[in-house]
Amino acid sequence: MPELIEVEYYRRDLDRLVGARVDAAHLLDARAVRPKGGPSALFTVIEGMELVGTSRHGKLLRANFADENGRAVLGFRFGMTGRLLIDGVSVIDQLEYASPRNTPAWDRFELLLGGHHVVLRDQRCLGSVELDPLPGNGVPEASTITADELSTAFNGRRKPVKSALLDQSIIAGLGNLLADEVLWQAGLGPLRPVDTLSPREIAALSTQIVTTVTELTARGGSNTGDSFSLRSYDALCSRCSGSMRRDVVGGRTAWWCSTHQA
DNA sequence: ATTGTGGCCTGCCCGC
DNA sequence: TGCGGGCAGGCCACAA
Repeated sequence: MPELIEVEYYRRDLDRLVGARVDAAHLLDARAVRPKGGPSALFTVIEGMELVGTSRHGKLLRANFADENGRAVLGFRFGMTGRLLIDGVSVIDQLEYASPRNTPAWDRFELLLGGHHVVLRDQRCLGSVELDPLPGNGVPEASTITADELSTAFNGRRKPVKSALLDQSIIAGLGNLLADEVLWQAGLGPLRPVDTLSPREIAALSTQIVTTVTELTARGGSNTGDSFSLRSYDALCSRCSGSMRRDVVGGRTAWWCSTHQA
């Protein structure tokens, strides 16, 4: 479940290679290119270019390349089972919901970069690489979102708050585990329509998003939240002893406390 | 316009 | 022992 936290770990790892030049870029699995069906030869344009920096917006990792003749951006999306390997090593050893097996057969894209080997390894091929992805300007980033930004993002919408938090066109970076953790911490039920949230609740929610992302980044991943162990009918809420409830919201499994989340 | 649904992809685990 | 069904969720195409 790479959510923005895991993607940020990948970005920091790749950032070590800033200054290196691309010897070759190979699409190893045609399904991994985005937009779907795009030509695999596209990636040869970065060959010879230098990695001049990295950045991240939500779950999108951007590798910025340049040479005398121009610039190009290589975008990585990791889906839920995607890893970034550098010289065979991933900064995340065990990915929640991914198979513990780990085989080169799942390598979808590779970059030979200044003598290093950078690979997108993705069991289920839900991730992708994209040349010059859209910047995504205007979508607030979860790790830094303010009350005003969240309020604007929710404006004119009525969908359940969990569904809104998962919607990458509304707020960038949260996945299923982070969204459940944020709502559990904030005491908000996932089914609450966003147009029923008071300004005060929205402000508290924005603060909670930043706090949760910051804290779990320090702890080590999206699966280190206080509510993670409560994703079961056997569990009782560790805050109020309420019973845990499971619903499908926004097409995803929501685990939440039937007592303190309202 | 927004919101909801189903499908894609693969491997694991359960019950029969 | 094998097999089918359910599940995991990020993202997209499509329907309402």
